[in-house]
Amino acid sequence: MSKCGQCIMKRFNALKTLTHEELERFSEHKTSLLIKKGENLMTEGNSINGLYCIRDGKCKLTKLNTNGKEQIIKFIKGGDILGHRSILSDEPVGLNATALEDMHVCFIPKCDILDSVRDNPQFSLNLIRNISLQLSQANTSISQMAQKPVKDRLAETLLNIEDIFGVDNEGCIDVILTREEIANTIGTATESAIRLLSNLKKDGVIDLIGKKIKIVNKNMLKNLSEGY
Amino acid sequence: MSKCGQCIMKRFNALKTLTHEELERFSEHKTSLLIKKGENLMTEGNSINGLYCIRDGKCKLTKLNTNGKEQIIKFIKGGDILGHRSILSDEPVGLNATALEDMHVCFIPKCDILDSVRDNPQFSLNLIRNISLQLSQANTSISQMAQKPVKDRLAETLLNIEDIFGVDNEGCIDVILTREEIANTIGTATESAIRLLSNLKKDGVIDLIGKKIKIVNKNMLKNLSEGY
DNA sequence: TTTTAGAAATGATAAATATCATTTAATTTT
DNA sequence: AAAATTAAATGATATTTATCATTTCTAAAA
Repeated sequence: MSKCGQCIMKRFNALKTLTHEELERFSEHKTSLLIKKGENLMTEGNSINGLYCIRDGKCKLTKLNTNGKEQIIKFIKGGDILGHRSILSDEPVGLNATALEDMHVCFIPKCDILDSVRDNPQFSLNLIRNISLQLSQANTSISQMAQKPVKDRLAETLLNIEDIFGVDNEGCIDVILTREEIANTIGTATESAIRLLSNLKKDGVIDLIGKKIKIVNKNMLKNLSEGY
Repeated sequence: MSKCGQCIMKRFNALKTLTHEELERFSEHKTSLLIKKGENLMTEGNSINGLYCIRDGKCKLTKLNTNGKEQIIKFIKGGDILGHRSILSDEPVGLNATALEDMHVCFIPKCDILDSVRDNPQFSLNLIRNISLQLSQANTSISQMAQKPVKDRLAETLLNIEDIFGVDNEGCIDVILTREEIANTIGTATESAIRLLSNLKKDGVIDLIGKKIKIVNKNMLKNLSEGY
């Protein structure tokens, strides 16, 4: 099994402040997992006893609403970590993590993480920063969900997922989402999302190529996301 | 000036795990403030160099949307703390804190807080838990804003503010909010909020007594908040 | 390749919500 | 107390969004 010290993912997340020794310990205790598309890495309400470090693949973090609908809260990709909130606060996981494509993931046991939290204040602060950043993004989300019309939220979401996943060699946003998943991200009916996507295409703002979406006019999309 | 060690507020927040010595240090360095109704304790985007501990009074945490509308994210009362996210993550404050009534607040300098974070892992963990809890509440909020109709969100909000602020001796929710503030909490137009409140009164679910709201039938309100 | 199932797209319509205008009530100022 | 200001309430209407029905497209299974 490959070593954490050599894993390039450690450059992208809160693990980057770990010492050589800590990474060695992680290497010895970690397990590697393959999560197939559609499978759950974490499930809302369940306990978790370690931290997941995403090597590659993409997943969605969702919450099941009281009305039975799925709300997508956030997207996750290689280099991100999952589960730290739960093990630090010693509470069950709050969201489902469902693979959007096959994922390679490392699992590091809780005790090793907590050891490092105790011994390495910089690591601890990095984790706090990560959670703080999530909180401030969540507050922005609340505000936008509450006050922006669906069209603006769709524009915002398209910019957001291009920002997270980047574009492929044809310039398309490099993630495949169903129309339903897009609708569940912006909080609207699937048909409404479909209609608005069609309108954006008709207006030359985006292009729909197979299952992929290409942002053609980013400026216009930015304006739309702010209500113009 | 009164001492932190004797302040009953320390029982209600993350400060409860501080040692006698730490509380002494806080006492010596803290300053007390009176924030008048309508004044800002913190302002979105500003830096902050300490932690606020609310002794009494109430405030709203808000965010100014790109369209200029105010979104209320959270309500704060005596016993709560503010500013810890910002000083831990070393980032500007993300929200405005505006007093809903006169407040008495203690301000503890950043360096004292960071000293305790380093020396007292339990204190540090308590702060993380506090931020984690806020994150999980924020995620719930996103889901509800995105997927619940305005009526359900109003019901939810009424239950929520009664839960936070309790009731006065007449059984009314013990906070005074304008209709606009209620609308800015649930994310709707002021007129819509007014209409729905009137409907709830007509249906005998709530009572409107002056500026105060009394929940008459909590069960029905709970059902409404879940879409029944 | 044909069949079948699921996803996407579109139209028609209903329901929810926002906006604008006006009135009434409550508060503050003079 | 009267006047002026602000908040609350209500009606009329426009706009947005959801729902249901149907069709078209796509991709998987037989």
